[in-house]
Amino acid sequence: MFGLIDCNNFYVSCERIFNPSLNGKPVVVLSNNDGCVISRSEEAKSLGIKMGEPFFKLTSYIKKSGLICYSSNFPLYGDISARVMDTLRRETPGIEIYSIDEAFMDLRGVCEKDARLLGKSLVSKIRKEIGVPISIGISKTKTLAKIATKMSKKYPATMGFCFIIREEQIAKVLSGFPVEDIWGVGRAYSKMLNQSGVDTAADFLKKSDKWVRQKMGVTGLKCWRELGGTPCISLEESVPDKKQICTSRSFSYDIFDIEEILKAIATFSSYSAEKLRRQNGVCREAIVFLLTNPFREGAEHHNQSVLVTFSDYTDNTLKIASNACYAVREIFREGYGYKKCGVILSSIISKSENIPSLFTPHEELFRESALMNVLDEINEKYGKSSIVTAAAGVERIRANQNLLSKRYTTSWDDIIQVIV
DNA sequence: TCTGGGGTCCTAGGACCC
DNA sequence: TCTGGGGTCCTAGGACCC
Repeated sequence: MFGLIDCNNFYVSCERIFNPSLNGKPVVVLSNNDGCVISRSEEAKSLGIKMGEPFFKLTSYIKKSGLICYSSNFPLYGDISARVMDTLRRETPGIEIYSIDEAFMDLRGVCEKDARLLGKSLVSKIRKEIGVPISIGISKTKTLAKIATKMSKKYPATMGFCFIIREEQIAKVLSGFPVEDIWGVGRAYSKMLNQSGVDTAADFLKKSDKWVRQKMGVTGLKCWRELGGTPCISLEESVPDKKQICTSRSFSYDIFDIEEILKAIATFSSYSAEKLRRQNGVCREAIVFLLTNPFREGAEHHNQSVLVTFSDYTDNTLKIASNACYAVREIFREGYGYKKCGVILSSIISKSENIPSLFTPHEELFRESALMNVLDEINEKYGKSSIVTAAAGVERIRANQNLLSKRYTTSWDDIIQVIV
């Protein structure tokens, strides 16, 4: 058996922990730059607000229905997530952290009765101790556990916990479960499936394995088998190292000045390099990209990326940033208003696998790595971006974050305010 | 005026090898 | 005029996830 724990309306729930007056009210959390909706309370969902709805379309809800909007406060959400995951780790045989608000549970060798008890107790424990409402689903495979979780959200009578294990139970649930809601079936496949007369998970299961393989490849086949009760997607308890590391942002306004782009790219290079060092990796390639605003009609667009290859594998912020900035000069075009840019590190291997080039002086490598250690230590101790490259500049890139909640868990000033 | 950020896996096709 | 068979590796693009 596998379990799935999913925090309900996670970002909104985090905001509510420290501001209970938000309970019972329509609340949404917005993406970076207050661009669009990325989390909604139940009340906001009932108003008809969609996931991904742009902020500027919400004004009537704010006026008429008292909708409350928050800028995203990721340090807060990350902190609450860590608390939830710690509790799960303590209380369960094993978990795989799947995303900031979801974790799979390893229930191999656990009997039905114990699984039931565990599910129920976790829902109340996390609610009580951390203040986050969660939903749990347990079934024979990860894909079925996902479906069970959705059922527990759909039916309040389940009290946040849904256990589907017997054949006839599973069959009944699948016959009413829309194919587009299956984990692994996205927009493209649901369109294709609908056109082939497949509307529910049960319809999908009626198709032959050959048909599924041919139309949806091996990933589709795995999904199909999982629905049939055969586990194909295993539980991964340790987090695999990233094969690509990306840092990118949209700007709150169009940027025409290359100097501003260079600052952003230098900053994103540093963030990416920090993430790389955190997993003890080194990379050989970086992709730098620039995009104009795709929503701006009439204007000419320019979207380009460029691949930079380093002479040696590296984790050095300064090398990565200077190469990335050099690349920007290659692709930047005067007269275009850029809306977004980013740096992706790829060809990543672990530092221990790396054999430095014969021609790189050992001493230089040693000094480089000592420098990076100091950089990371200072930023760890005094806060992100306490020390930056000169190329990144001292002013932060302007982002719209006008509706930010306090940093209740990470800033002393804000914590003291709450206490007062 | 205003539309997120960060990833993964699979496949087809081209380049290249003997 | 005629031009094999069996591989590997890499890349771009498409699909998906939260």
